[in-house]
Parts: sequence; structure tokens; C-alpha cells
Amino acid sequence: MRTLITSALPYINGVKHLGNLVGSMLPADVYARYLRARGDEVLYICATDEHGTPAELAAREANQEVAAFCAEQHALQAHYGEAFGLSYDYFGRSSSPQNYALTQHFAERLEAAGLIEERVDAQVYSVDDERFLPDRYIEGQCPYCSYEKARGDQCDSCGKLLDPVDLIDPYSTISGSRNLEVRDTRHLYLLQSKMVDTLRAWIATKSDWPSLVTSIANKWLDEGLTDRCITRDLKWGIPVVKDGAPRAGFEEKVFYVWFDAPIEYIGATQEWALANKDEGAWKRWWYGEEASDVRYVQFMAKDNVPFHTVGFPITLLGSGEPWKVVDTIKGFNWLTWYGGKFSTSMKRGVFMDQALDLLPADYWRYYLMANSPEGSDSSFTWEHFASTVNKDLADVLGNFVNRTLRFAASRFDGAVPSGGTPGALEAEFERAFGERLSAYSAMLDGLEFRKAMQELRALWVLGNEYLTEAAPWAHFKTDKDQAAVGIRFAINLIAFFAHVSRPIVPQTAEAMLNALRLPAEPLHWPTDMQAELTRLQPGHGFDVPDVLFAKIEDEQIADWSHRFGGAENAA
RNA sequence: GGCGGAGUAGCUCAGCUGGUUAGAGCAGCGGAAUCAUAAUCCGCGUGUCGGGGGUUCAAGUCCCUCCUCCGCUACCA
Repeated sequence: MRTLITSALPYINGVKHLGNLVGSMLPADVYARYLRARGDEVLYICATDEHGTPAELAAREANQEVAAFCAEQHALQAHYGEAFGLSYDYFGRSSSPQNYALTQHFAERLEAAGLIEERVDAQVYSVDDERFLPDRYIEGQCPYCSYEKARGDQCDSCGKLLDPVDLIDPYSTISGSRNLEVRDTRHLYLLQSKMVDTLRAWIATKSDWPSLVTSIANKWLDEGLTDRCITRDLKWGIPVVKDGAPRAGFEEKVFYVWFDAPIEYIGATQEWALANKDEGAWKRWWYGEEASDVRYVQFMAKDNVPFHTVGFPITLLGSGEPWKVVDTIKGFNWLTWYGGKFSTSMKRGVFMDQALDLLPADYWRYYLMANSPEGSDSSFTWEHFASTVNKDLADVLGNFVNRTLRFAASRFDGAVPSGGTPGALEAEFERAFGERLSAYSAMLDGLEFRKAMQELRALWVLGNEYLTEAAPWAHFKTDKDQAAVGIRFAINLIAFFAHVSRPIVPQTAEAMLNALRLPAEPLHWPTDMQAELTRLQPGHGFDVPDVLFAKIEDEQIADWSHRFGGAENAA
């Protein structure tokens, strides 16, 4: 069994915040690391999503050409992804030549299958901006409640749905210009309505999807899928072609970002194959008989679910070609900022670059996974973050390693001690660890991350319980062999903890292995507790590492709340 | 407006197809221990399960209704 993993593509308009991270890339990474440790073959693919109006506007804001802007932002996101330990096999770009070719290929296949047709729309054009305006970029007075800043799609004041032409005295939010006119523009429509039955039958087979995902998917089907416009009047994007030449009447248009973005999962796999000088290697993950043993798991936040349960499957299934479609979708709710919204445009919340300036990646990784918004939205606060880090990471895991190794170093000369034989206590704890390990693995298999973190924490706690009962510091005075049994057991637990914690806190786990003078490779996933607890034999040397996790002080919380805003800066 | 999700201990959250005295972690209180980042371990939880009504032998769990919050509503992505 091979597993293909993709996480929703982060949009190009800036460094992502913790909410973006926890809803897609981070859990995908944890899962990929877990499966790799278990010995499975894994391909974890991600990429930046670079097209669309916001990218053009962000580039203009930064006073850059859009291509240069995207290249720079891609490099930044790649950098911070790596710094966060995101173990992509490849981090591609939706603006890659591979994605151009694939997107154009799918459009042609869909048209050949009778699923695409041209239609003419009337749309608002801003003469001064020299562009057609998406509804949300037009504001004006609401015809119902007279609110001055109603958007073209909806009035934020009275909530009524609007059409841009309804607005009184409309203007472009890009330039403020009121020089707007309605122009006819020709677009390609994907005839999603023809695929409803196919889609419904396909989704009906997915009994293991989270209810969050199926309910969103079924909602779209139940309301009746409408045909969807898949081209836009923009310059930055994938050109619309026909028979290898620009399509007549579409010379100034590109494909809609939501048409080409998911295709980039395949595109990025092709980029990966090319980078590894094995150009055909992508196919065994995506196409035909070769890919039949692939299990495909997607990670995304709930806003992305419609595009992955409806849009992208229609593209793949409608092509009539044997493309791999998703097997399991793991959807997430929102991580909120003190109950409000993390916001890139409002700069509200903590962003990946800022987070790493404050603390190493593992602090964030553990906190985010332990509080992952699976069942419902969950809320970030500095106080909660600090108490999770201090209690679970510093006091329970970090202190276990520290107390064990410091004691062992001072009483047993920096090596695993010999003497004594394990007794009933060790047998009892070996069994307890085995049970917890099974539960932990089962939660990871089931993509139940929050519960998995509870089990992981319970394993760490069990280590401290063992030490309390074994009390090597007490035995040391009267029975050195008995003390040696406890310390041997505890040192082996450190190695065990390193392996089981590694998908979540990779840097710390490697520091633990390093302290025990164990190689970081090959990856290892414990299954047999008896083997785990006898791995390090008497005489094996070790080092006492620096404290693994520093505690977060009240002054830091106060400082960060002040700098980033706390409750008072919630939406 | 329509649709989706949520409202469970001070806080953050579990509670699948209804079934023994509603759970976990944090915080709090008491105790043990003293190897350790004063770090650990043990013990202690009556909370109108948002309000009201209903179905049932039995409801946090199903139905109706009302209230509150969040999201989506297809041209933001």
C-alpha cells in the first residue's frame, strides 16, 4: 500500500498564519511522517496557489510584477515550510509549465466530453483599472438599507444578497474609480449539472469521510449543481488554448484559479518527478493501472471542501481518463483567534514567520496538533498556548528526559547501568505502554489527531508514573542493582518517546536520539514494547542534553499579547 | 433570506447509530515524594449538557420551536 498525501495549496498572497497551517499542511505532515516511520511508501505533495485577482493585487501593492512577486513569495513560503519541519516530498507552484499543460489538457478533454461550452456574460468593467471586477471588488450604496459600503455580492450591513448592478453609485475598491461600465464578456462554463449523478454515486461510496466533509459535499449536490464559469478576464494565469493555439475570443483570458489549482497536485507531482530526473515517475501515483494500489488522502480546511468534493472530482472523472481520485478527505474547522477570525488582510493572529521568531517549530507543532479544530472550531489564546507548552512539553516530556538523564549521569557515569533484573513493576508498565501505544497508533491511523495527542501525552505521563514507582533515587542508597533496573528502563523509554513523538516534534525527537547516541536514520515506529525497552544495553553511553523545552514566562505572555493583540484584538 | 456547523464543569474540548451514578486536560484544593526546568506522582468534579415543548420504559444524544455565535451562499480563495 502506498499513500499519496496532499494538503490544500496555500495561497500566494503572503506568509500563512497558524490557522492555515493547522488546517492543512501540518496535519498532512504529521501523517506523512507517521506513515514513513511505519515503513510505508509515501508521497507528500504541496504547492503554492498563485493565480487569481488577489495575487495580482498583492503584487501591485508590493509594487512588483506579478511573476516576480509570486516567485519571491513562493520562496518565502518554501522557506518557512521547511523551518516548520513540513516534510514535503515536493513543494511546487501552480504557475509551473507542468500545470499549464495539464490544465489545458483537462479543459480539452472536458470539452471533448461535452462538458464545456462558451457563454456570454455581462460583467462590470472598470475603465481606469483596465480590468473586469469580481463582485467583491465593487462597493456602493445598498439599495435596501442605504449602507454606504455594500459589496457587489452582499451587503455587510443588512445581509441581503446583491448583484453589482443593484448598487447605487458603485465604485471600484481597487482604485476607487466610479468610471465603471457593464460589458459583455465570453467565458467557458463547466457543465457540472451533467455530472451530478456520477458525483453523487461516487460520494455515496465514501462512508469513512468525516461528517463535516460529506455534509458540505451533499449540500452542494442537494441544492443542485450549477454550471460553473472556469475562465477569467485576467492576465496572470493559465492561457486558454484550443488545438495548441490561443482560443479565438479568449486571447486576453485565463483559466479560473479554482480550475487550475487542484490540478497542480498532479502538476507538482510531475515537477517532483522531473526534479528527481525520473520524468515518468509521477504516473504511478496518479494514472491508470500503475496507480491502483495508491491510497490518496487530502487535508484541507472546510472552506476548501467544495472544491475537492465537487469541482476537482468533476475535472478528473469528466475527463474520461483513468485519473486517481481522492480516497479520504480530512477536513478541518477553523482555528480562531480568541474566538474571532485569523485574518491575513487584517494582519490579525500569528503568522508562520513571526511564530518562529518567538519559539522553535516544535512548540507550535505540538500545541496546534493537540488543539486541532477537528470536531469544531477551536480557539487560540496566548494563555492556553503557554499552559499547553509548559505543562505537556516542559513539565511532562522535557522534565522526564532531564530528570532521568541527569540522575543517570551523576550516579552511573554517563552510561546505561548494568545489574539487576526487571520485575513485576517493569512487566506491568511494559503492558501499559503497549496498550497506550496501540491506542495512539490507532488514532493516527484514523486521522484523529486531537485524540492521538491525548494518547501521546498519556504515554509521557506513564513514564513519570513509572519513575515515581520505581524510585531509583531511593533504591540507589540501599540496592544499586534495583536502581539500575529503573534507570535502564527509563533511558529506554526516552528512545521510545523519541520515536513515537517524532512525527509531531521532529527536531526535539532528533535531539533526544542524539543525546542517546542513536542514529536518526532509519526511521522507526515501535510495535513491540519488549524490544523497545531492551534496545539500549548496559554500557551504552549517552549525553545530558540542554533542557528540551523552556517554559513560557508570564512576562512573555504579556509581551506577546501586547505585540500581537490578545482578546482586545479579536474580531 | 437559504444552507452548514456550534452552544456540555472557571478555561480548552471529548461524548458514534438514544441505555448503568455526563468525561479528559488545564486551573483550584489536599496528600506523597525530593532524581528533575519548584519539574513529578496520588486523591478530590452536583455541571439547569443554550431556553421551552414533544417522542420514548429511557435523551446531552431523536423531533418541533425559540435564542446566541461562526461559516458558506457559487466572480475572494
